Amino acid sequence: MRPKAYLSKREQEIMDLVYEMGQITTIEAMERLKGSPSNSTVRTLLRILEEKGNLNHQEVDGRYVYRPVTPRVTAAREALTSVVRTFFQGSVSDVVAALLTDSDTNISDAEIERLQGLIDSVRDGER
Amino acid sequence: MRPKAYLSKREQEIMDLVYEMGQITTIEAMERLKGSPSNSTVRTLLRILEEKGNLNHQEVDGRYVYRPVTPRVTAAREALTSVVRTFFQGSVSDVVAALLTDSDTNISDAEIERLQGLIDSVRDGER
DNA sequence: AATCGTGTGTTAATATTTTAACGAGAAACG
DNA sequence: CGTTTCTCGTTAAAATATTAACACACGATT
Repeated sequence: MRPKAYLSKREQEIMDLVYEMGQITTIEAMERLKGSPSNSTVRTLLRILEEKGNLNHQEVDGRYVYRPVTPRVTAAREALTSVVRTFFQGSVSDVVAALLTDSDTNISDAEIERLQGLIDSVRDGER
Repeated sequence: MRPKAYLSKREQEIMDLVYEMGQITTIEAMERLKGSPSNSTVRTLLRILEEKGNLNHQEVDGRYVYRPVTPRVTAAREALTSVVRTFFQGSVSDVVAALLTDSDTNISDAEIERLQGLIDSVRDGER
């Protein structure tokens, strides 16, 4: 079964956690979800997400460890594309501008060099 | 009342449309929402979003035109920050790499120059 | 002025989501 | 060994989201 695209709020919240952490256990999810839901509640949600095809689990030391079915890279591309379309009318440079302008983001020298390299390779590739 | 952060699926769907289009009428929303909901249904949703503080409306030619309460720029920054954290572990250069690598994205010469300018100004600004 | 078309407000049924109580099995502990 | 303590599976109540029927207002039309 392929993963469902539209998820409920709680489901979305959990998937975000899973992608952020790479994998998740019931207890980890429980601790991070808002409103401190019960252990039982969280397990139900994880199982539902597995039924919907978004997660699968593996038993490790008697506990279930859940992982996303859709690889992070794929999900990342989809999420990013969606944000670019919805909020930036598809303009890549607007997005980069927002990223670099945001006062919260701290960019190291190494990162700047990497960005420069990326731009150079696009330049080279295009002509 | 300040806008709610976590919205239901339908509400999220509508907010995305609103940000994509800048503003929206009942009929426009109706036409674009999946599953062709009734006019009545869409109006109810818009009203709920207004009650929750996410939208407000203005009457134009006898029709309600809904606009987001949170300005697009603000919502954009929030959405972007969220994606960067969730899927890219906060790495700005990873995000830019994803943007530039994606085969779908077509980047003009002007865009490249703009990106170059952005990088230069970060360089200058930081030392 | 009666009627029609197009908009809204109100209200309520239905569907889905969210929550968690309860029970069962396995390992850890005394 | 019984008991405590984890885990998970099952089930169902409660809350919320989703949908749309119905009624009313207003301007245009005949």
